[in-house]
Amino acid sequence: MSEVREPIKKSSIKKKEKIIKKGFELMCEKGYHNVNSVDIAKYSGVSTGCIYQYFPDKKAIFIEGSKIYLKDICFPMLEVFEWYSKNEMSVEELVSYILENSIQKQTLSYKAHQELMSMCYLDQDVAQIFNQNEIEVTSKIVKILKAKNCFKNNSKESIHLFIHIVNDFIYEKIYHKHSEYDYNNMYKETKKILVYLLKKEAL
Amino acid sequence: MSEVREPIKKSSIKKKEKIIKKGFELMCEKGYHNVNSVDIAKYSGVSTGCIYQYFPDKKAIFIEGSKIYLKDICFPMLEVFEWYSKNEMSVEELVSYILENSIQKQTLSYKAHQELMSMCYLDQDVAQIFNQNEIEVTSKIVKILKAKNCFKNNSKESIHLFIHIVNDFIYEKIYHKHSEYDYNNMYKETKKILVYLLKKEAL
Amino acid sequence: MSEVREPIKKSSIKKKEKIIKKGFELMCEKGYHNVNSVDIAKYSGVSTGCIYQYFPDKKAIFIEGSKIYLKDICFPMLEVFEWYSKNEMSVEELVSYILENSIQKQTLSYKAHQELMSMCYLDQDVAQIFNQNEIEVTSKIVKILKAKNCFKNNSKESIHLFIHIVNDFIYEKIYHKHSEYDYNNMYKETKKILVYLLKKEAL
Amino acid sequence: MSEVREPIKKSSIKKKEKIIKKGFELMCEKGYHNVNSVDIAKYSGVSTGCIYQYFPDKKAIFIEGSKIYLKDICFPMLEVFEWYSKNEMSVEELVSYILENSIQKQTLSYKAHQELMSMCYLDQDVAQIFNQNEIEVTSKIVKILKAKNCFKNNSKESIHLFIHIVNDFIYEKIYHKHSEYDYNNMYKETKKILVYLLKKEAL
DNA sequence: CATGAATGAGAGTTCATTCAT
DNA sequence: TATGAATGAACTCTCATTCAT
Repeated sequence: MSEVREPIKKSSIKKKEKIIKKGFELMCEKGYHNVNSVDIAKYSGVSTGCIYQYFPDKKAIFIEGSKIYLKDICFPMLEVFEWYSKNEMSVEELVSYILENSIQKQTLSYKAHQELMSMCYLDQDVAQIFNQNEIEVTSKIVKILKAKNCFKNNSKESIHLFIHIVNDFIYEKIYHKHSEYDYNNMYKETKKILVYLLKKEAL
Repeated sequence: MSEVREPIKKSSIKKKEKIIKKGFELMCEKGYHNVNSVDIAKYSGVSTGCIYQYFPDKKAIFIEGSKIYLKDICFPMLEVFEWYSKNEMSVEELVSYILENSIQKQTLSYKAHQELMSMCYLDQDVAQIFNQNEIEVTSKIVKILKAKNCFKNNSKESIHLFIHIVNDFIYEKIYHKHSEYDYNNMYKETKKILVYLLKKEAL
Repeated sequence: MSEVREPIKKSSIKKKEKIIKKGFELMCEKGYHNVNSVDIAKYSGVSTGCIYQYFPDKKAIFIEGSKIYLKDICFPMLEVFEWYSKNEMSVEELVSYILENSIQKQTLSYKAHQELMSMCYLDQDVAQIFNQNEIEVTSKIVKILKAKNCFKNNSKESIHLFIHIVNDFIYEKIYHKHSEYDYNNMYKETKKILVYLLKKEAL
Repeated sequence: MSEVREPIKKSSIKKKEKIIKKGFELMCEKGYHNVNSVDIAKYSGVSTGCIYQYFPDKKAIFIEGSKIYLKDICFPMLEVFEWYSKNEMSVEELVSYILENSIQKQTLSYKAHQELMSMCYLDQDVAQIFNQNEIEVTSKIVKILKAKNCFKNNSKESIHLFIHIVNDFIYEKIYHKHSEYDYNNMYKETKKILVYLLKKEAL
């Protein structure tokens, strides 16, 4: 395996970033397994050789892409929590904001989301990033809630549940996986549980 | 593409079934992309050519396998609901049984589960089967609960949430994805929400 | 192909020499085909571009290296002959010295020797250098022996045989190619023939 | 690495043999490093995939080729020894026959010989075959001479020297490596030494 | 019906050389 | 002069599928 260089010059840094951005985009769009290194190079406007100067292999591009976009993409709820910590706001409002904001901020295409999730199951390294990211987001939320000093019973485990229920709802809603469901009802039910998970009070 | 025959003779039917069983097993174990058709043929005890008499392509074997094993594998909770419908049992007991039974009945290896989930995101046809299966299971559960005539507010959407929360807990627990979590606590929290989802009563 | 410059400045001459020394060393150690120009540049402490200012291609570095090191490396026997020409010494002693000195002076690693020999067969230019070198060494030895004026029948052809038999013994002995052989016996036999080749007297 | 099959059917055996024959021929002609698997496939009249059914990699073809042709090519002297063992013949005649027969039987082109020798230095596996072959030929010759019961002092080591001196002469002569040499004289000198090595009598 | 040898396009990756800075 | 990032053709090897036997 040839040496991987870390770009120093401004133009090189931009080049590396372009490969990540464009490469990740293409892999998400067409599917990781349906895109080859020549495609990525062409789409990124660089040569195939250039790719292997900054990345040890094709997967590394996908992983870098996942890392960068994971925060923006998968857990936009964190910023709502942060905003919540600094403002007066009921838990009900918080939950509504999270659900609505998450849906709005969802920039990944259906294919991109599917590809990301697939890789997450297929590849240990990608899975690791997802798990790590969840741990970080969970910890931060717990900390925010603790600082706010109103709900004493928050636990990592509740927040884990919270995050998964939010994500499940979002992807159901956005990608409309089951046409049989009444999404208004699902919204109502989901919200109740989410509120409970934060307040730990009778629903 | 050559014509695919539907087996009529008993021996042929058995052959097709063997290919599905063994092929699916191997693909789950080694990974769909790491198993080739020659491997499947060998492992199934047939010739490579034989495979293409019963299946249009490699993916079809995986799909057939998914269909057959999905019920046994992913939603063993259905049988608990069925048992519940015929016996005296509290909702708390029901939920406990579901969680414990699901964990016990989980026969898929970690690799197999990952592979199945990955394909579900990767491939429209596999996704379709998953979604279809969920709809069916959901409907059956709703019907069972309605028949039992105790909880009026059950909805497909609640059951969807129910199923997803159960699965999430099981896979977290079995495959121990996040070492930071306290699974006893997670169990407690999960159970409360599941009970609520069925009873729709204050937690 | 870009123009190759001949260095004039002292520092440039040193740079060229460094590339030959270090590049040849590296190619011998790792193998000509397993070393790339970036490796050579790094190992020599110059830039890749710099290499192509002094050498038309990668092979040229190997050839220059071969030329410089061939005398020191492959035929240390010449200096023994020269020493012999100026001192009282029997032919038996001469041959013993040659064999022992050659083994001692053998500085090339096994890999380096293999690489050098391989290139000699692989590449006309390298072969040419080897052949040229042999001719020169042979001529010098013949001249020395003629000057000594004791053995009238020495011929280039005898000396060719002499050199090849010496080399064969040395490489057999040093790199121990055939574990089945008794090297003491081989030494005895080899020595007898070498003595004959110089004296042309009954063994 | 995919499984390598051993051909059973007659046509398949022929196919494998054709790949060895044609592939080895091509690699010798154009050079091992200048021929790729697609070239070999085309030249052998098979598909690239077919090659990898019978050989684990490109090198294996070269090795098989070397094995098969080594006896015919490098040591035709063995058959002269065998013939000698069954007939009345002087040692001088034997040596003459060996030298002349070896030159006649030399079917490898210059390039092929160079390529073979190069690989022998470049690759451990090829070297192993050469060494093994020499051991076998040496042992057989020693056995033949012992059976003939006339020369008591023959040793593996003498025969090793014998073989190398023969080969050196042949390749000097055939490929005319050094235009400065008088090959008649070289023939005379070589013959004397070879005769001595067998008879161990005063030259 | 069954076989399994054959196919060949396509995969990821390397590296000698160039040339803008 | 010196640099080292960029090039892109070429490499070995794989595998879903076909089809002559």
